[in-house]
Amino acid sequence: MSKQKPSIPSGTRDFGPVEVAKRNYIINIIRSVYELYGYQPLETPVMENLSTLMGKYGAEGDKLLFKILNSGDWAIELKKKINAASISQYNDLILVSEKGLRYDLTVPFARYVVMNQNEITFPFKRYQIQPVWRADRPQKGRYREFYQCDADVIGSNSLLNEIELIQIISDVFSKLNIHITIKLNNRKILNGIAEITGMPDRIIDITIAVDKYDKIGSDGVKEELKQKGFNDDSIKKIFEIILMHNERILFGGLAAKDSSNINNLNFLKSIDGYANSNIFQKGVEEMDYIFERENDLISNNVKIKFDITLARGLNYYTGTIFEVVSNDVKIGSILGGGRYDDLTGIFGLPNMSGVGISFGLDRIYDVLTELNLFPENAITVTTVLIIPFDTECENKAIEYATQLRRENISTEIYPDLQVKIGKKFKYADDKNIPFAIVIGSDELKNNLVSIKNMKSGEQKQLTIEELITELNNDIKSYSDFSE
RNA sequence: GUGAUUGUAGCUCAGCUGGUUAGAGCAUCUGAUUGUGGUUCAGAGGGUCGUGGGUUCGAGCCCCAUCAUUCACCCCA
Repeated sequence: MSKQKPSIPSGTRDFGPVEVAKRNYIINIIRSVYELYGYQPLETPVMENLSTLMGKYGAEGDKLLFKILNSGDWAIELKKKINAASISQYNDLILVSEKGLRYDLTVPFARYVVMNQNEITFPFKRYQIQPVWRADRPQKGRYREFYQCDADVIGSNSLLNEIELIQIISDVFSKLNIHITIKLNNRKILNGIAEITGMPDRIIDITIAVDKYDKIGSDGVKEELKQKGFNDDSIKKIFEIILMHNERILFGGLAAKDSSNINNLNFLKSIDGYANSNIFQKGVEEMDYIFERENDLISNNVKIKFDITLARGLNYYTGTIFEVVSNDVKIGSILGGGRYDDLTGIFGLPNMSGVGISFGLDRIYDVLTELNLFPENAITVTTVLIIPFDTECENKAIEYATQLRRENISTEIYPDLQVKIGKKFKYADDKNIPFAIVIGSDELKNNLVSIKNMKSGEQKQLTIEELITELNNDIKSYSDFSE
């Protein structure tokens, strides 16, 4: 038997003690802000019925679902079908798999709402911080298992929810010290554009192409639309609106006042056909509501920008759409979200409007790492390691450890007496434990402990009471220093 | 699904046009130091060179296949 080299599936990661501590630092900030705004926690199973997941994320999304093989001997049924020559990848998938790993947290949330509609008091504000899975090819900033940190409110049409979500975004990234831009758009505006250019049913193709504006530029977008079968005339119409508008955003900085979000919205109102499209007007009105309040929403590390080329892939969005990018690190979006008017309709609960956002934990982690923004005290470690010399000292060590822990000083005892003293200190060193306490026969006799500061190497003898006082002071200065 | 890239020690990587016994740094272990780590010094262990074929007197190096990795596209957090 050959030794096998252990590995994990590509796109997945182990998180060591330090990484978990750092991830918890981010999660705790997000969770505390969510709770501050009255959102309540929810958790759902990692797997859902495929019938719940399929068809919710577009054709591409279905391909990216991780599917779970059925138990039992599905091969027999499959063989029958194959012999009957009636097998179809889509209709007979259920023979092989009827469960899948969740692809996001929004669809399971919608499923939960429908199943529990009689118990839930609306509007229902929930947050959910759990991993999701996508069978994508991994690459930079893209994993096959990653965490989303969602907050959604469902059962309310009010744009106040959008306002609060923007405040949440602003609060979280302020606490994390990341400089960001919140990009906002509204699907109704995009729908309006499709409508007044005479292609209301091609909205998805238009949005996907337009969404790439930042990446491939106007020529790229034109090329893509052409490949999707749009004629030159329609493309010209789309660009009259999108490009003219967008260039005001991109290049309109000459007169700062002119390129403000409000002014860009006003520009849309002047477009030919605006008066004829209700949905267009509705979209612009909604954006107006938000941008009239933008000054109250954001702190100084946050920019907010109306971006008509923002579309976002998920088809269920119908109103406001959000995306956040880091101003300092190129890693794609670190938050996404939007409003969906009918997410629960497909599960039999119509007319339930909701709006939500999702922080991308893993990418935020990468941004904080790249910018070196994790505070040192985000990583909790043992404060004291007690090193006893023999069985008698060990008993004393247990007693002292109990006292220290009662003082909320994180303490551990090195467990193996026979191990050489040098290795024990090395253990403290490797674990970054700032203080080591030695208890030998001398210390025991005089009722003292020897304490060593691992950073300075300084060592002295104290009573346990003196030690506690000293440690309480030292820990304070130690953590002050690290901030 | 498409296009590239890279697979050599636990990790990061050298390894010349194909030539004898495949190297370094870091990490690990032992000792100098049996009540003192982080520094220093001396030493040790650790490899069927991703896998399977082929070419050759001879392959880590060349060819084919295969698997895995990373990056980009599609799409997306």
